[in-house]
Amino acid sequence: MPDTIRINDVCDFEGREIAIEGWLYNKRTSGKLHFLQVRDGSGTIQCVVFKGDVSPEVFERAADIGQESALRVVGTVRADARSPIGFEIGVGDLEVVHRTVDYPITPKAHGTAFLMDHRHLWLRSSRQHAILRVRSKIVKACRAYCDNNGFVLIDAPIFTPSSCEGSSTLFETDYFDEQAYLTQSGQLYMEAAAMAFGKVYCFGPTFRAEKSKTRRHLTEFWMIEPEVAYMDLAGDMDLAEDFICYVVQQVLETCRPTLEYLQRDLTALERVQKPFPRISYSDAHDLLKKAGCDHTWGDDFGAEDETVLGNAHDRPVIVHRYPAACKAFYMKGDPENSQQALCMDVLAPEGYGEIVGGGQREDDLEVLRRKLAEHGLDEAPFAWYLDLRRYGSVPHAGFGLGIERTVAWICGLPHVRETIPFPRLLQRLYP
RNA sequence: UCCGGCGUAGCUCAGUCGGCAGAGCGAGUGGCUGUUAACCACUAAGUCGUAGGUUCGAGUCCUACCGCCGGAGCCA
Repeated sequence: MPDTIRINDVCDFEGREIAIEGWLYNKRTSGKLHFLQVRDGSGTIQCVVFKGDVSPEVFERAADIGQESALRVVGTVRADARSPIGFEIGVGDLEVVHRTVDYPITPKAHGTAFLMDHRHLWLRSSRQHAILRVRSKIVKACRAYCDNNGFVLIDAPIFTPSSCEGSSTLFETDYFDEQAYLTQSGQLYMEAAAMAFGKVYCFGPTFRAEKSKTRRHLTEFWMIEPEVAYMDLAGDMDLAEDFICYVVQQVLETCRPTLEYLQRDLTALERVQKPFPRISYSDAHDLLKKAGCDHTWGDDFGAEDETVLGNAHDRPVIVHRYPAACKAFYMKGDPENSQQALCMDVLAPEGYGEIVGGGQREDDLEVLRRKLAEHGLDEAPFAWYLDLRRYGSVPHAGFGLGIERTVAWICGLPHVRETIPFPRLLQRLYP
């Protein structure tokens, strides 16, 4: 019985008899030949069944199988210049593990709605395969950056008793006799952890019940959120910049052929180098006015505004010191201008918009209590959070990076729905 | 929630001025020893989103509703 190998290792087995276990991606026949395109998750290879090489039963079996039939192929690896990967398999035997009939996703064009309804099968298509492999590498790089720089992974809870963002965007759930919500951010818990470990991060899903129907929004998305004690806004911007450069560099090192398959412009990614331009909110406002945008000082930036700001630079741009009024209660006020918060967003280039939001947190107990009141929030659920300002409060800062927007940007995709295996959208809970 | 677009074969779509329901792909059958989303021939496949209306006659015109897509608003 020959060894079973993975298709991406096939170059090490030239001239040898091997087996592969996979699925039929496509098939062409030509009289006494069947060309089976077989994928096994690691790659795709053409398996050639020649009538003269196999038993009549095997030849008939090969004729009878449909797309996505599960197969065990035994054959000999041979080099062939006509193959895109340089090798093909001359089939000696073929076992049909499962015979598939009428696979819905045929090799021709399909619409988005149909593909999303068949997301569980769409994952097998080469483009989706490529995107999710890049996602996997991006997540690995995010974790590696933190792990290599002294951060401790601290998992934040998913059930939370209170909001840290706007209460209108919370998913409510019944928690025995209490009301609970699905987390919008692990940040408040990371602040507690940063006071215990100094440098921490969490990585997990977050939930926002926003009725947003855009190419940038999911109701369930993944964030990585570092938080560091004794760090100020400047340090936070340095951290975000270093973090993003590392992630992009890792992806360029490990996913270059995959990105090329996705037809990503790699020169745009190669320009992602320190330092990123840093502009204040007020400067960004002036830039928008000069570009002819209708932006009012004090308002947050819209999607179009973010695109204009991003397109004005050839790499991610950091916008800092937004008006305090349009930011969350925990943002520390700028001592030099009480109207501004010590916060920052990183906007990705090429119209991908905000991928990072963060800043320095308010560390004074009385100021924080006042801000809670100003935001109309009840103090009781935040009692534990206020404790952090009673016992060894220090300046601290952090940020959250949205994984899906980062994947969309790095892969050059038009919509975040393809960046996550099973997207949750305003109108989609299945599959 | 608002604005715009689209719902016709399993999929992607065409369907003119209101007059017999169409193509490609996929599926099935047959052919071909080198195909690369193979090709050639033939076959089967339809509640034209739903309900109502106008008309001799509606896929086509009108009204309402449903669903989807895009955008806006919203949104660290």
